[in-house]
Amino acid sequence: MKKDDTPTSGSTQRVTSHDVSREAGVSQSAVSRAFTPGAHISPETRRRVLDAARKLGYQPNAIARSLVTQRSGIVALIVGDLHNPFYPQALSQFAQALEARGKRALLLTHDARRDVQDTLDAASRYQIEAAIVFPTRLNNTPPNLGDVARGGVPVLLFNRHLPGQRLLSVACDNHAGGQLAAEVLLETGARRLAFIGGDPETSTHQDRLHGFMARLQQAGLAPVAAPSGAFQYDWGVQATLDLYAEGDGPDAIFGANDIVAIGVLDALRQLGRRVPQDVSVIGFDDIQESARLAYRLTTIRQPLGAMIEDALLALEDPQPSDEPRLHQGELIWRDTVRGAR
Amino acid sequence: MKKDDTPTSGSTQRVTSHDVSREAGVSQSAVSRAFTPGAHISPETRRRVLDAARKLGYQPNAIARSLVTQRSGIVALIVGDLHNPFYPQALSQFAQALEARGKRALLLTHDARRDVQDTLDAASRYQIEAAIVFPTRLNNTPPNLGDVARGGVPVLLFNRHLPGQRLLSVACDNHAGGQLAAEVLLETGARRLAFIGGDPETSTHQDRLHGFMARLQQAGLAPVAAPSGAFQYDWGVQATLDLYAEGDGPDAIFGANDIVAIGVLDALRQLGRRVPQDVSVIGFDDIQESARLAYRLTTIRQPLGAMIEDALLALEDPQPSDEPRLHQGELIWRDTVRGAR
DNA sequence: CTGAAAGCGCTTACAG
DNA sequence: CTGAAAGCGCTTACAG
Repeated sequence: MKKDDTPTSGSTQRVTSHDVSREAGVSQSAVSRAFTPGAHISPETRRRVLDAARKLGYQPNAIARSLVTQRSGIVALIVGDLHNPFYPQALSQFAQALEARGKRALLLTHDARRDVQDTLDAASRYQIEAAIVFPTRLNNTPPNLGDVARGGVPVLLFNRHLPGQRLLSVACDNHAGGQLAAEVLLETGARRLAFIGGDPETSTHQDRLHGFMARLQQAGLAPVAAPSGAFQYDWGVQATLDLYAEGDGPDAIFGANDIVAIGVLDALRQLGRRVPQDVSVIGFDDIQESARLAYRLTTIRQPLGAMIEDALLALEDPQPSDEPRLHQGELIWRDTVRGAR
Repeated sequence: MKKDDTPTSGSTQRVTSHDVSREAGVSQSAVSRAFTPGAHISPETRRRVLDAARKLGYQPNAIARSLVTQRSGIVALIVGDLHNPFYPQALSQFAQALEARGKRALLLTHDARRDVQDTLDAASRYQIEAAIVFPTRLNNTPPNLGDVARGGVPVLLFNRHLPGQRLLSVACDNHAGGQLAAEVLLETGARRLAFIGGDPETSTHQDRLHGFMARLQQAGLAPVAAPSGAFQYDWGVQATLDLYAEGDGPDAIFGANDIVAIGVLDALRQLGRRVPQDVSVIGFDDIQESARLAYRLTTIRQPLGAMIEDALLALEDPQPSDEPRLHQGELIWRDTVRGAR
């Protein structure tokens, strides 16, 4: 019965402001004004427009509006792979925070084989107002990233910074966090401390490591080991197994992030080492998994909400700087460090 | 030195096709053609345009293009909260698959207190070509959801269906999955089986439960318990604790999804019940966490990649139907069901 | 193959 | 407060 050339078949004409103006008996300008907050329009006209709009199911065309206002209201969120659950969480919170400001999030993926610049170019075609890049496994941030900022679109690196580039970046104070981890471990009696790193090319890895080492040095100590690999579970497991393959092994381990630390915990369990009696473990991030009864990981929480608010604030009046905007992590005591208060 | 009214200060004029045409000494139409695959343009002209474009850093304005072609290339991805790690994974894979097709993903969040319709309206302003809704904790999908489909924009529910509504939906065959779970448990000797559900309002919960019950009935059995709650870890823990508070408790548990099943596992560990010797546990989804050494959860994997491809295929020629497009889950044997092959 | 021109659906001075 | 008109940056018939 229903043939494909009936008007019902999806080809419904979009309703425009002209249709509404005709219905309401006003000019097209008037319907535009009715949908523009703060525009000069009488309550009566406004009501008539809104009624007509509702009747016709009219929604203003944001694309057309963007073209004339030169403001798309779109912010690009550029993500790598989402294996670290810390990022999806940040992602959805960003999207929400953006919506609260009347903006929209365009989600773009970036795979490590390609240049971020390509992704940014693709995004810039949509006249994005800003780009936020999540650096999951993103090592090869190209040296010309700053060009985009010069092109008028501010770029913000979330949770990573690129030394020597004038870019916006918001991050946790990873150096201080590394020190804090060392502090906690030292204070609870550890003497043979190890750091199990993530991707050594990243600032997160480096800063946490350096902070950790600095604090150890104050105590006249050096880490018994500090292997690096990737911010991944399997790596945490493997590195731990290797660490205890010979000799006593460390009596405390700082995992570069929670995913790694959880790998550490699972490896220790497999090895029959008790946590925290035989070895203390501390992580970084405070992802959901860390609170599971099977882990109860003591960790340093990144203040995600504050970091996101600050990122959006920074984007409003972009002042690229060599220095990232830093936020202090918060120690979350759970059960993997001995002598917890 | 650098004062704020210098031309460098962010106010860089966007470069348009007119600028490029001037630079290349051709018409504006020509530059448009140079960027339109398949357009009639001589290689020579094309090269000159592309050179000029590169020199000026030109990127075609996708917003303007959308306005005239009536195709935005934008697909809305509507997500609830992202607590279940199954969804972020789906999200990033969708974004990638969309990009492979030259489309872009607009990320919108939806909180349970508001009407999905509002979110869809907001999205429709961006002239989206389709909307994919992820039903995390989305119970109150309104009865008028189909209206959007009538408005010309196809809406697809991912991993959930709404009985009685003519909508697109792609889901795992949860009924068959529930049967499979029962089958596995029965075959490995379980006799006192329990189902720990998720949100009882959802089709995922209901279908898995019904499939499970149907298979038990074939064996002349009924579940010893089938409480429902939420697709959350804490609920899995609590429900399990309650289940063993008195009497023998079940010798096998089917968790409505992996997050719940992981809660079950942690609760059993706390209770001192051995898995799988004392009780078998099986989940649904196969999220990353399930493969951790601490869990090694036997589960039914949703064929995410195939489901995503199928969703995108369905959207190309939308044929709303009462029936969801179903995909079979795959049993992943790990260590939480006794007598694993 | 190429260019001039109309038009996509809005916003926003400009007059009234 | 209101309407007519120009214009945002493109694509795409239409002639040549």
